[in-house]
Amino acid sequence: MSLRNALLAMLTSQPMTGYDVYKNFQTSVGYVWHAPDSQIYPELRRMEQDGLIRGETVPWGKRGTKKRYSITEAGVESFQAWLNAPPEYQRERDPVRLRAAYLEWAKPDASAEFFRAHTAYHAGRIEDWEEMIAALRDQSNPTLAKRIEGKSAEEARRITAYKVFAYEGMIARARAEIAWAEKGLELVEELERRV
Amino acid sequence: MSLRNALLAMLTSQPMTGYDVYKNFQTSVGYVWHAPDSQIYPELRRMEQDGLIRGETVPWGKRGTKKRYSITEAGVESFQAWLNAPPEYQRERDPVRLRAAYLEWAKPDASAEFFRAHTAYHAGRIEDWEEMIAALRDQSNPTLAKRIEGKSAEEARRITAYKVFAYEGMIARARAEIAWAEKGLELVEELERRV
DNA sequence: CCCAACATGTAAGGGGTTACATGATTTT
DNA sequence: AAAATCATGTAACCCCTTACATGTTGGG
Repeated sequence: MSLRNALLAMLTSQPMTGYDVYKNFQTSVGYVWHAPDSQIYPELRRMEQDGLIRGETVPWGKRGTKKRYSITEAGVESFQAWLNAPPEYQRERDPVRLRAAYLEWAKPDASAEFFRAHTAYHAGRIEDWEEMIAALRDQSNPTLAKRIEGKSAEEARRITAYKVFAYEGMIARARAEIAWAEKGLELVEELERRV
Repeated sequence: MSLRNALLAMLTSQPMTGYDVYKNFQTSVGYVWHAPDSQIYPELRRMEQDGLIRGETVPWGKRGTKKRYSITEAGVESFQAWLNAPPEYQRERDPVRLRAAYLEWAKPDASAEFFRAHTAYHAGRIEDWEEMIAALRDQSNPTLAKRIEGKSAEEARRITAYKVFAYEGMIARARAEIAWAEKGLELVEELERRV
């Protein structure tokens, strides 16, 4: 049900078309919850049926139309209910650790490459999130700008702080991954040393 | 395809029935890759069809039979191919960070409780993994014992080291989560303070 | 003899991926 | 006039969850 809540989260900022949601996903929520368009459009329709959002058909150019969705009161309640409920955790399913546990079967070079790739991957993600944090801090992120429009400075600070904090969590996790991968590289070098 | 590789990993230790695999999952690989029996039995059948494992029907008591699976050469190759290939990363999908990013919509008490639950959850997992590491180190883990049977001390050390290292990675991640959740609690207290 | 453990399934449904598909509008 | 962007889908497939279902064996 997190997709649904990610969509509700987007729509608490402002009314949007499915396409807007899809685009905005890539530059905001998408950094914590990815969704492809093939998932977004059908889900929005289901959410409308369930009364969480309301769609209005608005003209687009001369002949075209598009559907703009707004969150309903029921939608806000549902979103808040999710936020207020105790968190649920999925069973562990960690392909990286699964691999690491059986590296005695891998080629030494592949093991080393695996840890290097792991570091590179997470370093890349950290860059993305740091950019995101910068854009939140200076309010150049359009979704956030819309969100805090007309709010008090105090409110704006509070709203921004949680988003920044979420990305800081991603970064902290990524740093832990990199530290682990670096130790992994040392371990491979120690264990697979050809004498 | 990680389920398949988790099953292959189990079967590199020794031949097993589906039930053995299921049981062992809970005390070894299951800590990094969970799978229910309803997934294991059908997957083993598919793997046999694909020639990765071979099943032999063995008697069980007076009338019963059971099927014991052994990994084939093709199975070992497939497992190693997976280990030697560059890692693939899934798109981000992080319900915890998604929630954290929108805590301005939650009740302050629920936000605090959320971070406390997060800490408690990960503290519990750390305990499990630490027990697991202890069992690996003193070789009281039966799957590992079987795995290193007849191997040189050097080989045994290498095999054990990777498994310990994998669990250390889980623990490192969990510690990062706890540190983050503790900061989250402070943030909630700061932002939601009633004056 | 009963119960725990051993043994093995089916079936419906949810969520996600990948690929395929189409058309209108705005920008260059 | 072409290209990029806006707009919205469908369909097959894979993986996983949850619930239901059944029978055997070994130990107390």
